[in-house]
Amino acid sequence: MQYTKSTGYALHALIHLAQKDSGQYVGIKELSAALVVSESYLSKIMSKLRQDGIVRAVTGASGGYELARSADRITFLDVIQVVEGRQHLYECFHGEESTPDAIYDMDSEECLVKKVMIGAEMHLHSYLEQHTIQGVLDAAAQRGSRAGNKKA
Amino acid sequence: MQYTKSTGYALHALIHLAQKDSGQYVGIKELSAALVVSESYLSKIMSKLRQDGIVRAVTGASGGYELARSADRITFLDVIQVVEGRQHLYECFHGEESTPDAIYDMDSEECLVKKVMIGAEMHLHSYLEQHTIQGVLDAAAQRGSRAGNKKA
DNA sequence: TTCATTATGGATCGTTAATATCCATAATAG
DNA sequence: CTATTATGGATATTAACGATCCATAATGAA
Repeated sequence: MQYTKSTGYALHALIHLAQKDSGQYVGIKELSAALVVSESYLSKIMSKLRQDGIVRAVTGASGGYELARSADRITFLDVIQVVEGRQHLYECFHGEESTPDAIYDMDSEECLVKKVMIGAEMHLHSYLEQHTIQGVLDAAAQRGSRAGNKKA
Repeated sequence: MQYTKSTGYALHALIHLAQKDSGQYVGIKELSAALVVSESYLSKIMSKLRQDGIVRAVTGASGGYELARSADRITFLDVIQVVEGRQHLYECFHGEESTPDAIYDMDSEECLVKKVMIGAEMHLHSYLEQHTIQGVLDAAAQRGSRAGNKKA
């Protein structure tokens, strides 16, 4: 039970983009160099982020990526759900979905173990929803301003 | 990012055991029949639970498993950590710890992303710690006594 | 237009984790 | 002694993850 590397790459790529001005496109070359990951692999992840409307992409010379909305409106949950998929923490009958969205209906005659797990999921999501890309930048700025111990 | 089937089996097996009296051993045959899973597979999971002191096992004729402590002191977190392992939700440097390159260390974002994830993990664990096997039994009893609105 | 640049999507491949089974062994009640 | 029952090792199968390559389309610039 661990988030994949892809989620880490996605978060860091977005943090990188968030440090640029709007309209300033960043190519996959710069991103992959910054994150120390291959262009081909990272481009798959960026493509997912684009399909989900988290970044915009422009092909062709001097093209690249930029955030599709401000960094304070991109939450950890947004990113995680795009990259990891929107599976539930626990499924009673692994492999098949019974109801589309009635999964959060606590009154249905569902497995009691699942009820506990749905609660866990909601707690987790609630936390991840409250943390944004901008939040990380703010924390970094705070850290940077503290007693000039910049370089490690 | 989903708990494995094994976790589901473990939780249901413990719920089954919790419904028996102390000193009443339950064999793998009964358990696997109740959960609709093979004996050989479930026995691996039970063995883990035993190694971690969650159940006791007695070999030989009329042997089997029983809870090693009361059901209200076996939390979801206990079970999950035994079956899933105690990995973190997120690792900065998945697997390896090298990459002294870390050029993108400009703001030490790596640790900041992890900091958010550690917070998420703590929230999740806090919730899972507060839910026990006994809690599920209690919920089941309540549901059973609500004679009437069984089906929505 | 032509060319270099850049993202996209399909196909593929190796590695690892999860799922699952079988068997030999050890322990124990009767 | 024998039937029963858990244990641990070995192994096979499947699915997910991590990663790469290539053909294609879109775009800015010469």
